[in-house]
Amino acid sequence: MPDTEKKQRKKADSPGTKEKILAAALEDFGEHGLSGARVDRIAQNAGVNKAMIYYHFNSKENLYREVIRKHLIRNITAMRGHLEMGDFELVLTTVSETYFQMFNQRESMSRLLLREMAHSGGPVTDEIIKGISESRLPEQVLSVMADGVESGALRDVNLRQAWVSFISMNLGYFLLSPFINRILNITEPEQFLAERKTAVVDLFLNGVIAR
Amino acid sequence: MPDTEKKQRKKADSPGTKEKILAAALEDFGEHGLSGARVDRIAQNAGVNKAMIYYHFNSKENLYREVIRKHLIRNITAMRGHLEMGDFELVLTTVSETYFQMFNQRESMSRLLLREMAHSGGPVTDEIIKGISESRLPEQVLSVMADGVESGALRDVNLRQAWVSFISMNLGYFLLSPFINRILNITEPEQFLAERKTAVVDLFLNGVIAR
Amino acid sequence: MPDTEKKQRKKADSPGTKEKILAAALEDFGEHGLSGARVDRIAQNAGVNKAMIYYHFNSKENLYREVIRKHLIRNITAMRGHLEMGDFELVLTTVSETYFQMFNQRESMSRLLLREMAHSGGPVTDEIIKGISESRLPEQVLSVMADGVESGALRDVNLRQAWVSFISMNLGYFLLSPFINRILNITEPEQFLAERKTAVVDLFLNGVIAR
Amino acid sequence: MPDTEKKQRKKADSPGTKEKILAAALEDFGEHGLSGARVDRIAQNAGVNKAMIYYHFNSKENLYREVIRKHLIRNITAMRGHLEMGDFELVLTTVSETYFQMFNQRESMSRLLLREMAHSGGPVTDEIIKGISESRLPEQVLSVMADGVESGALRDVNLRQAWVSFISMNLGYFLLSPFINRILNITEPEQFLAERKTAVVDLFLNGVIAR
DNA sequence: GATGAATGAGCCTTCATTCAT
DNA sequence: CATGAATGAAGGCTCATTCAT
Repeated sequence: MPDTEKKQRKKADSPGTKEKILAAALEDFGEHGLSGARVDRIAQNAGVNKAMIYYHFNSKENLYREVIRKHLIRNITAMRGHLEMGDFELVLTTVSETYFQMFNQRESMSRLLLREMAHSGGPVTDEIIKGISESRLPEQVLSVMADGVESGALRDVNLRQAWVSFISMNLGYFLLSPFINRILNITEPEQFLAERKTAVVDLFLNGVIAR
Repeated sequence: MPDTEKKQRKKADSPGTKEKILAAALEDFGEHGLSGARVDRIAQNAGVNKAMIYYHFNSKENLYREVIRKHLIRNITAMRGHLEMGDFELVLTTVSETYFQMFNQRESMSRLLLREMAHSGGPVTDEIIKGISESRLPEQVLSVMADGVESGALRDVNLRQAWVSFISMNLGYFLLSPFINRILNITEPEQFLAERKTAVVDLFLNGVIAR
Repeated sequence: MPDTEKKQRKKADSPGTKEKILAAALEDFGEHGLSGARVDRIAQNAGVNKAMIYYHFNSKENLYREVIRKHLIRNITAMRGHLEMGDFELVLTTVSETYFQMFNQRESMSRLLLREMAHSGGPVTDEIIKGISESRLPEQVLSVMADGVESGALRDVNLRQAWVSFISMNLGYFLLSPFINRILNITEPEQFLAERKTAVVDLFLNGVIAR
Repeated sequence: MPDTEKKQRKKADSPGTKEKILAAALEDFGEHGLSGARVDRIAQNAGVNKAMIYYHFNSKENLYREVIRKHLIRNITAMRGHLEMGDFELVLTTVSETYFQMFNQRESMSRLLLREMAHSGGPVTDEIIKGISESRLPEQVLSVMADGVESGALRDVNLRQAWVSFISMNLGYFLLSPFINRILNITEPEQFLAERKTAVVDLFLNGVIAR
C-alpha cells in the first residue's frame, strides 16, 4: 500500500531535520532571545531551508515553544523519577544534582530559561509551570521539611521562604555566572561549579537544621 | 515659592525630555529586552518625537546603555555609602535591604538586569561589573567573613561559595517571582517579599555561624 | 516554437527579476546619483518588491556597483575585441565609434559615469580603472602613436597629453551636451552627434600628423 | 537712533558668517553632491549653528544655488574682462588659461560643476548657461574662427564641432583626472597639468590651421 | 519534503526644516 | 544674530512568513 510506504518514509526521510532545527534553535534562542533570534540564522545553522522551519513548526514562536518543550520541560519532568523520598539530605542532594546536570549539559539552556522567566507572561510560561507542578517536586520537598520541623529535626523556619532560598542558591550561579566569575575573579568555573553542589547543600542544611 | 519648577530658564530647558525618554525606555527595555523594545513605542510613551531619542541619545543601544547606567549603576555605587562596617549581621541586613530597595522600586528593573545578565557579552556588562567592583562591596563582605572564620565565629566554609549563595538568595525571588508565585501558590507577593529579607539573613547566618 | 521564452524551467526562473532591477537602477542612478537614487523608486519602476533588491543585491551601494559592472565594464572590455590594430586612422575611428555606441545607447549611462568620475574615491572607481587597464586600449594606442612619431609620420607631441585630449574630445559632448546644446543653440543633437565622430577624428589627426 | 545702530551692526556683526557657510558648503557640495551633502556637516565645518544656514539662506537648495552663483558664475563672467580680442592663438591661450585658473584654485569646484552638469535639469543650470551666454565668449570665439576660415587661415572645419572639441580638451583633464592619473600612471599631476595648457592649444591649432 | 523567490509590514535611523528663547 | 531643541517625512534595510515549483 502506498499509504504505508509513505508513512514509513515520512519518519525515515528527513534524517533528523526537525532535530537539527531544534538544536540550532536552542542555540539561537539561548543566545539572542525570542525576539533577537533570527529564523534565517537558525535555518542556516541547521543546514536546512528556511521554509522547512515553517513546514515542520508553524511559526517562530511555535518553534520556540517546541524548543522549550523538548529541552526544558522534558528535563524537569524527568526529575520526578530520580526523586525517591528518603533521607532529607539525600533529597536535597538529588535536587541539586538534577539542576546541575540540567543546566550544565548545554550552555544555552540556562540563558533560555532566564529569558523566559524575564518574560513572565511569555508563551510557554504556563507550560513550564505545569511541568514543574506535575513533577510534584516542590510539594514533596515541602512536605518532607514540614515533617522535619514537626519532629524537631529542623528549626521552625518559614518553609516556603526556605525553599525559595534553596532553589535560588541552586540556580543562582547558572544565572549569574558571567557576572560572578568576573567579579569574584573565578578563573576556573568548572571547579567552582563542581564544589558548588556540596557547598549549597551544606549551607542550606546548616541553615535549617535545629541546633 | 519662586523657581519651584524649572520653567523660567532660557537654555538647558527641555522640561525633562531626556528624563521622560529614560523612564519610558526603562519600561520598554524591561518589558521586551533590547531587541524586543521599539523606539517608536518608547517615544510615544515618553510623549516626544521619535527623532529626539536620536538627538539626545545616539542609538537605541546607547539609550539602553544610558538606562542601565542611570538606574542600575547609580544604585549599586550608592550602596557603598550605606555600608559602614560593623556587626556581621548588620552588614548582611544592609546588603539585603539595598537589593530589596533597588529591585522593588520599579518592576522593570529586575527584568532589565535579568536580561542583561543572560546576555553576558551584552553592551553594558562591563560597566555593570565595573560599577560593582568599584563599590568594593564583595571585597568588604568577604573580608568580614574571613575575619569571622579566623576568629572561630563562623564555620570554615568556602567563602566565595557562601557569598554567591547569599547573593542568589537575595536576587532569586526577584528573578523568579513570576514562576515562584504560581508554583508555591503565593497569593500575596508583597507580604512574602516583606518576610523574605529576614528569612534570607536568618537562613544564611544559621548556615555559616559556628555551632 | 518551444522554449521561446524562459517560462518552463523549474529553478533559476525569476523571469528576469534581477535584470528588471538592474535596468530600473541604471535609470535611477543615472538620473539622481548614488545618494539621490531611491530604492523604493527603483523597486517600483522594476515592478518588484523592494525587499527583492536586498535579496538579489545586498545593499543600495552594491546594486550600484553591479549596475556599473554590467553596463559599463562590459562595454569597456568588449572594446578590446573590436580593436585589431591597423591603420592609425582606423584605430582612432574604432575608439570613437565604441565610445559613441556605448554612451548613445542609454542616456543614463553617461550621467552615471559622469557622477562616478566626479566621486573619484567612489565605490567602483577601482573596478572601472581595472576594466579599462585590462582592456589595454590606452597602452595599445599610445604604442601605435609612438611608432608614428618615430617613423616621422606624426609630430613630436606629448603622447599622453594627446591621448587625454582625444579621450576628452570623445567624451566631452556626452558629458556636456545639456549645456552645449543650449549655449551653441544646437537644435538637432542627433545630427550634431552623428557629425561629431568624424569631426573629432579629423581634428585630432590633423593636430598630430606631421606636415 | 537705535535703528541706525542696528543696521550697522547687522553688517558688522557676523564676521563673515555667510562666507564661512559658503566656503564649507562649496566643499561639501563638491565632495558629495547636492543630495549627498549634509546641512549639519556644512554647519559644523563652518563653525556655525545649523539654523543660521536657514537664516542666511533659506534652504539647502538655495544655498547650493548661492554657492554656484558665487564660485562658478562669478568666474565665468569674469572671463569676459580677460578676453580682449586679438591674435587667434592668443585668444585660445587666454581661454585655456582662464579655465585652468578657475578649476585649479579649488578642487571642489570641478566636482561641483561636473555634478551639476550631470543633472542637466538641475536648479542652477539655467543660471550657469545664462552666465556663459552673457559672457559672450563662445560667440566671440566662433566669430574669430569664422573669420579665419574665410581668410583661408583655417581649414574649413565645422566650427561648432571644433569649439566643442576645444572646450572638451580644456575641461577633460579636470573632469577625468582621478581616472586618467591612474590609467596613464601619471605620478605628478601638477606637472602634467602645467604642460597641458600649451599641449591643448598646440594640438587644437595644428588641427584647424590650414596647411 | 525541500527550495529559491517573493512579499508586506515594520524597524532603526537620518535629514531638511522650524521654533522658542 | 545665534542657539539648542523639536518635528515630520522619508529612507535604507530586515524579517517573519508564504508561494510556486
